[in-house]
Amino acid sequence: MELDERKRRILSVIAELYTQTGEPVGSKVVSLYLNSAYSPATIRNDMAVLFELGLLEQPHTSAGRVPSHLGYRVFVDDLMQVRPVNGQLRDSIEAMFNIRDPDPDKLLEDAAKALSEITGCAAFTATRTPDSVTVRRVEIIPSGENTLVIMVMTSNGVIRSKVRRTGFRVTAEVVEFLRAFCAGKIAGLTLRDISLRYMSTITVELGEYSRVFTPLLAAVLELCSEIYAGQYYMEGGIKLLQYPELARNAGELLGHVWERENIQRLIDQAQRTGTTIFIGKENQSQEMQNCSAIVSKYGIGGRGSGAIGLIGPIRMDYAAMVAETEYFARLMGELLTEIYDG
Amino acid sequence: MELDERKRRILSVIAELYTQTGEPVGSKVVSLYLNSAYSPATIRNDMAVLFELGLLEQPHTSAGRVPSHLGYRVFVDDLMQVRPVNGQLRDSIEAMFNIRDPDPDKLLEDAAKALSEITGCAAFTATRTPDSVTVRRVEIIPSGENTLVIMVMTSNGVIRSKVRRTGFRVTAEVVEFLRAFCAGKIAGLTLRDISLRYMSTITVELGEYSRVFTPLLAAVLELCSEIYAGQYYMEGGIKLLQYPELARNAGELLGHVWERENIQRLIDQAQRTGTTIFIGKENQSQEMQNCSAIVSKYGIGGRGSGAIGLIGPIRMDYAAMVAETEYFARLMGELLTEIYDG
DNA sequence: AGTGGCACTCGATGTATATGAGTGCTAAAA
DNA sequence: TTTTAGCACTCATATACATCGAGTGCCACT
Repeated sequence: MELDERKRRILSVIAELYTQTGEPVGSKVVSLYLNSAYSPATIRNDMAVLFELGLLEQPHTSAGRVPSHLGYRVFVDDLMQVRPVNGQLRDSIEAMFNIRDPDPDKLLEDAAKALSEITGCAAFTATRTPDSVTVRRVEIIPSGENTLVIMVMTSNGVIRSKVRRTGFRVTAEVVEFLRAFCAGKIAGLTLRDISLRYMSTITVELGEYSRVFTPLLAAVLELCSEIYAGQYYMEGGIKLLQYPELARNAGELLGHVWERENIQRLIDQAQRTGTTIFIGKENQSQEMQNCSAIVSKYGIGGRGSGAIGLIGPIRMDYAAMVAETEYFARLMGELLTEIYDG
Repeated sequence: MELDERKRRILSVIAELYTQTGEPVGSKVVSLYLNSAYSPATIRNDMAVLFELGLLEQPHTSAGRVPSHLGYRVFVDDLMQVRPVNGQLRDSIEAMFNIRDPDPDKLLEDAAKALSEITGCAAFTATRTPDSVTVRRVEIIPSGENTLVIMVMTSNGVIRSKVRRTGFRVTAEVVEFLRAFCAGKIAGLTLRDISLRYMSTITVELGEYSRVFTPLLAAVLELCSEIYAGQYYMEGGIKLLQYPELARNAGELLGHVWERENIQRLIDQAQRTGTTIFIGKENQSQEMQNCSAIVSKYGIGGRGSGAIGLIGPIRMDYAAMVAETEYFARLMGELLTEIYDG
């Protein structure tokens, strides 16, 4: 970009002021903000150029200027400097979830809540299980006259269980049979392989027992599907209502944002690693044209990957938001790696 | 209430028309709606009386009349006739969740979603575990080098499990020790008794082992707390945004509605059995003054109780909503009883 | 008791005017 | 060549005022 230093500063100032106030920024304010190093007229000339370049927009003739999504893009890529997360913020994050001894079941949910709380935006966390992950073992554990615990352990160290009541009396033989059946037909397969279709085909082989065992195999399928899908949380969606520019179409926006698949698509569009920012119209989805999204990806010790991110108004404090999102991403990567490996 | 038949009909008509259109209702429309059986002037006189009684309100002098929350109360108690759920609706409910073979883990969530979908309101479901429920058994099941499944079974037939990694190698002795410890210190107690405080005191008795076992006992506590708290789902909160009269304070309302404790308070205020309706200002909470809530309670085969309900605009079709909520309540009672007893 | 008639109220709508923030452009200054 | 002062111009916003009409309240009449 062939912008001279002064135009760069002007664009910066407009982006920052507009982010703070939400009001279009006029040449006079910019001049004052630069300690009147240049007169409003000079600023105006530069603003006209920035406008020609499509970096600024004007809501109407007699109003100040506002950064276009392209202007924010330039600001984010070239002009802003990410502000590292300060100690005070670090403390309040630690207060929100216990970093030393995190509860693995709640970690992702708590992280989404905390990020949302800190940024004032909607925040999400998601983990993705690689296609290469296989079922290491299926445990069938009797736990009563007619109840079983079904447990699936995968090659990446994730374990999940479900309790199911059975229609029959649980005997050692039945348990052994089921165990062997799962060991033969399910263990070793990738989670991807274990589809409703596959389960149907192996159920057939059970012959006369298929009817009573079907609910149990369904539970196995559910467990595998849940692990394969990974975890997902979206928190603080209501926070978006406080931004007038989003409150207009709040219903559509929230409806869109609540659906995991929509956010998953967003995550998939982000770069493989690091942080990706989607500004306004850069978003594919119609509903998010007036939003920006920040997505940070992290690895979980080579055993999978996670993403954390937020959705807020285009007019957001990118310098702070990016730093906070990345801080969380690093934290989550470390904590999850420790949980799965340690 | 000393209303004559005509005034009763007029109030009914105003309630119905206002519910449909959202516009204040004038004497002329009411007259036409009653096939001009009475002239607008007559209607006006009656409306003036209803206004004096506080059953009608007028937004401003030159506008029609609107039922006050007291007016809706009279309408709901004395005038409306609940419309039974018709077959078509029944079919679409069955399409939403499989009534014949419901998934116990998802039943409450699905019911809330379905009720929300059908009514266009926010819908919630909750179950309450009676204080008398005790822990029948705590199972500790080894499932790997250093993983355990912890399972709690209660006297009302609820079973829940959690997987926990341990900091030590799982041996038969350790498992036996933990089993005995739980059998002695936890089994037989009511869920209410098993508090963080109680767990702390018994942890002390573990002496040198307390450090390694604490996370496991914490898991037991979590399981008991979760069972004691019962299940809770709130679905379709966004639907409230479509009602202009609610969209004003949407942020506050949604924030309030999403907190289980707020809705639990609402449920606790409802009658022990049957359906309770809270209209507008009848709601205790400030945030819900512009809402109405319908709460239906049902028993779960004597083993507990559940509630299902919805939150929507004051201007709602009570006759239909009450019928639908009660239909769901009956259905849930039957299904849950079957799941726990069958 | 019920109705027609009529004055009255008050929000909604429309028009005209003033205000002022901010721009674009030109000519002068640096 | 760059910067600035000056000034005409634009257009959203605010205010004032007139008009309109839906709907009421009340009185006199049937």
